[in-house]
Amino acid sequence: MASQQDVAARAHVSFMTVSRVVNNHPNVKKETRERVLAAIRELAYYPDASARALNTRKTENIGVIFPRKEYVFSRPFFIELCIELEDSLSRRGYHLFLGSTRTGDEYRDPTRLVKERKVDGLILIAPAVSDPEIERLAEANVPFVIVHGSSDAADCAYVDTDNAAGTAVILRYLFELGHRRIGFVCGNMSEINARVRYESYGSELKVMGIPFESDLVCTGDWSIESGYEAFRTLVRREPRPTAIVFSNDQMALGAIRAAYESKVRIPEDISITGYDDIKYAAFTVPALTTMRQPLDEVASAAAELILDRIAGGEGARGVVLSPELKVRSSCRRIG
Amino acid sequence: MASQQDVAARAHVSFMTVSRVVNNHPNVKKETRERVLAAIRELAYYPDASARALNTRKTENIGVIFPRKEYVFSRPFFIELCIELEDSLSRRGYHLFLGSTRTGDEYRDPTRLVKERKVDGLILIAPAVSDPEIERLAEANVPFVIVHGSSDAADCAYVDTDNAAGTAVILRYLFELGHRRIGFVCGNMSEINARVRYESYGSELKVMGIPFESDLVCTGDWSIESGYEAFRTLVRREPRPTAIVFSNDQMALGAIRAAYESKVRIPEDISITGYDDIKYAAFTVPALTTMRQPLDEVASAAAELILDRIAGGEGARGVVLSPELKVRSSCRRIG
DNA sequence: CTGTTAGCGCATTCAG
DNA sequence: CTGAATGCGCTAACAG
Repeated sequence: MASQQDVAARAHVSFMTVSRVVNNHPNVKKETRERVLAAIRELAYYPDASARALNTRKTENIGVIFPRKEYVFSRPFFIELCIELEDSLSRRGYHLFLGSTRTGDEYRDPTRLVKERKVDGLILIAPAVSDPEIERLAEANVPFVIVHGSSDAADCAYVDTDNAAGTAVILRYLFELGHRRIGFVCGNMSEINARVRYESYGSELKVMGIPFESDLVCTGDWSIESGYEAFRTLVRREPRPTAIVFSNDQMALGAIRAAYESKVRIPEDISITGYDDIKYAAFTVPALTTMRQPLDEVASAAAELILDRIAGGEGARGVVLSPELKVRSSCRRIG
Repeated sequence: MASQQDVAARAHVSFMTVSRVVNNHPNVKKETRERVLAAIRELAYYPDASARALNTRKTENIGVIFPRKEYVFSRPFFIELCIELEDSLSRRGYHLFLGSTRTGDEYRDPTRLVKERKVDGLILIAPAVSDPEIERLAEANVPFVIVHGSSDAADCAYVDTDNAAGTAVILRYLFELGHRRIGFVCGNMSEINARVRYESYGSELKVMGIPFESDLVCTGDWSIESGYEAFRTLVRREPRPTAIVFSNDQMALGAIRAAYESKVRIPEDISITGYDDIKYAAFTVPALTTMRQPLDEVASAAAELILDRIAGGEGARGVVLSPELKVRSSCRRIG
């Protein structure tokens, strides 16, 4: 493995000049630069990231932190987001660390990742609202941004879509289709998004003049299984709801299965909606009406925010993007 | 940010002793150790990963390389695998770098990740058979292991499940159900797994005494869309196949949608099978009969292999695990 | 435009 | 059991 010294010797310059060439400093004579470049190529020289990081105190790595592992399986949406993040960040020369939290496991402590200088900053995906981790990060002055969530500890950078508006759009869509008895299935209520969607359900009901009935609400955990169970519960209510709003697509997927088993037809007997517009939503039978979240925009906004934070910037605190209703075939007009 | 020096001063020892404590060296008097530990806690000292890596030439990072980005969306299976890998490796104190390849992009060159010493080794997920990258890695003497695939350049470490056997099991299952006219949908043929499954289809047909008909074979690319198209093509063949074997679950998902649209019933009119047993396979309508791949075992085998390779070991070259048939409701007995 | 002198924070010798 | 010297490969600040 060649070092700057080796390159310097071969090019008959000091290693400082090599460093300048590598870092694209302007002050290098053109022909010297070319001589160095040639030596670099001949020796297959690659700068050592650790040595550089030791000096600059920048690793050019970003940590992406997921909720706990089991959770990830229920939420392909977040994985898709993660891939987009990798794409955005890699374009700017950054690499991604993947981490999921495992409570009580020191090795998974995200703060540690920063303190040990393995990463320059953190992107937290859908953390729990009251996650103590977040406050610790803020106190430790660690650059971080939250994607799909926010914290009680007020002022942290975040990127999200407008969940309240999105949920309201769905409800109004159902309302216009003639639905007046609308069930709701929450996600994991430790997450802000789950809460916001639920609250929006309540307030939009009020706007539409529909009384709230706690019997029409179930709490899931975003998983297919929980959607399956929730559907079975809600479909037995008397009188039966004419529509059910699921807080994400996965749960709606479970509902489709449950409906089939109990010989309830969607949308003939009951309408359902999802949220997220995962890749598969367009292929279910019936195809799922859902809210599309602009993954790529969320990712590139998050990328910009974290980079700004790392650079010490105090730019935008939060970015809120708009979801978009995708009407497919899981709802029908009634009454 | 406290350094070893600061800790040393506070504990009234040399920084060398601090280093020993941090690295759990045996030769430290118990009470000295405790004094140092106390100082570490009081100063919130964390060892600097870059500095350590510079010395030891070990980063304790592993790079996980995906096929190109768009691809990942079609294959949730690999994501699930990635999560398991993170789990396995993090238990051993390693962190994961996430990378997907983007051809021609220097910043995404996996080799570079190693040469710059950002990672100690690489795990390649389902690379193309003739990926020139692999040969370069081998030549550069980079520790790496391939998961779900292998290379023409013979001797590299790999972990996979027995795809030939798995496919044979499916075919035989269908045969015993009475099927004699069985279609096949390939995955992306640049991958070894796609090829092996296809070849196994051919040879198993022969074993069962069924003539091969190229009309009954379609080539997809693992995606839902390609499965959708393949189904539409195969279902029009005369006489129509009584069963279609899909090389992965995603494509079978597309088929379910296509069947619905063309009013062909599964399994009454035609039987289908998938491969992988993704989380969702149990919830489709009808639930999908498929081959389960033991993700967690694959992941921990890969973790062990790469760690062995990094340590300079020459242990097992390859690990082949057994898939398992999951019979659900997408096939029926005929004839 | 180029080279020299310092250290980044730590671990690896080798002495005591 | 502990400490002192040395260098990992690189960049920053200053000279020339």
